[in-house]
Amino acid sequence: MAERSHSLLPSQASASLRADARRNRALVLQAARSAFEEGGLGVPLGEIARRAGVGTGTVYRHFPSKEALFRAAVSDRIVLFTDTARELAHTEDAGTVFYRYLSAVIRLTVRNKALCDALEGRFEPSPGVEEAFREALGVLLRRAQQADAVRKDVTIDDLMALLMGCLSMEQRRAPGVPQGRMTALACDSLRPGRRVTKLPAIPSARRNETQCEVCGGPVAPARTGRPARYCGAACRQKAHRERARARS
Amino acid sequence: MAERSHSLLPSQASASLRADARRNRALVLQAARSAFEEGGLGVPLGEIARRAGVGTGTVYRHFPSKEALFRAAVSDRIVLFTDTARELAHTEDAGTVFYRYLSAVIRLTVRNKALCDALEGRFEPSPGVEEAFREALGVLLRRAQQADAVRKDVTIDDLMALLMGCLSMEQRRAPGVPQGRMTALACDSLRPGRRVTKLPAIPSARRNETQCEVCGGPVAPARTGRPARYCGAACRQKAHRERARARS
DNA sequence: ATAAAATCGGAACCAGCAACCCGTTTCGTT
DNA sequence: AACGAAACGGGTTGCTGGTTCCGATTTTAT
Repeated sequence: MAERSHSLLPSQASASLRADARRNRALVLQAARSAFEEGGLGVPLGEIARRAGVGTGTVYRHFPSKEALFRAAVSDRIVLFTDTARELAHTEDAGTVFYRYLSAVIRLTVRNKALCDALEGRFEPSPGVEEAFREALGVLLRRAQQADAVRKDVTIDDLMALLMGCLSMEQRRAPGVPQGRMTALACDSLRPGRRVTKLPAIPSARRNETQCEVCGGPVAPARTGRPARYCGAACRQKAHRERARARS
Repeated sequence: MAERSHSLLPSQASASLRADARRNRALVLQAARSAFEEGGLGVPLGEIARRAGVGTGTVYRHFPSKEALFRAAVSDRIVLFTDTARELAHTEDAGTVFYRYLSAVIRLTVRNKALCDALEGRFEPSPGVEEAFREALGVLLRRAQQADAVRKDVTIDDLMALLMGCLSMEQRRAPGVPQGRMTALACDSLRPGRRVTKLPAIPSARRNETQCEVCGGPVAPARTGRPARYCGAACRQKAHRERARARS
């Protein structure tokens, strides 16, 4: 059987591809992006091929499955979100940055059914892409909490759930209601201040457990007097690198 | 062609049905309820027939389509919600009642995929059923606002969207997070108090427009000195009836 | 008991769609 | 220009799931 590369890295792939193949690959990816944006994971593959002006066989030459195509079409957006969050982690005014970032992510995602399907977990995204986003968002959250702009009892899990809730709300808001109204409403629940309801606590194993400052995951109980701050060596090193970068 | 009744009214249907037909109808409906509850609108019809111990043809004898079956299986739950809301509209302590009702609806709906599909509008419910629910919920909302338990700038549209957002959030909450945590978080955004963000206003045609006290719909500008309170004669009469019922 | 009518069951039908295959076309090289 | 390899396209296959059809069966009325 002929060797198929199926590489997701465009630069690498385009180097060794025949001219027409390179062109068609770009056409397919472009068509997939716009089609998935409008119709989500549900658009038939034939529709994408039609839009790209190629046969379905050509699509399968470049991407081993519909899911792989979807991943390729959508993951760069999430990576962009992640990169933006990482940059914003070194700015002043953590509170403002946090809320602005959250609103922007929601605004950009709502009108993109593909992103909705991805963030709402309706398919398995490229390994690591979603985790990286979650991690970067967690950093923004923790900084905003330290700046007293977000209530302290909210976890990154809560925030991810709230994000999906906002997507759901904005998607189904009544006609005439402005974009962002539901997000603003939900964001109010994140702000610190007089609380009437106490958040139902996270029970048992997860109670009293500190969260890793980088990834938000569970931190093993400290063996020394000083409490541990990271879930492992990888996150500790990452935090050190980020601090070094912030200083420069 | 033989006359098929396809009636959705059980009492009426059961009167004229043959004994085995009546029994099978109940079996199908029961199986549909539990199957849809677990798998939402997505469960295949054959699965329901299998659970009921009948053939697919029998299902189609009683319900003209899968959607009709879904409606029949799910609408009584929504009607129950509506009835409960109507009863609660005559109790003291509108604030507490409002939040408790909201939480209960969400709690009961989250574990019922069929209800989720219905409330999130993934299919066309029986005409009027959803409107009635919305209407009844609107009454509770307005009473809670008058009792200063809910911020005044929230509309029934906002609330319906928030409800769906809560469903989405509770469904996708991280493992270990207790049921209701996300709802509590979202409810905090409804409470009055110091606000940092101003809700994006609903523009143009709908601004400055009062809401009907019964259905929450738009009220025509008052022609007399006294402002109009209802969107039409139907809602005015309904309000009168409800007041009379409350007095008795 | 018997026959007509209603009902039952599930095989058959149909549509949509992902994935595959192979005869044909195009490209890059010699 | 000619040749071989790579790429193309769309017809084909397999599967899932909603809907229909009809011979077999059960119920009810006489």
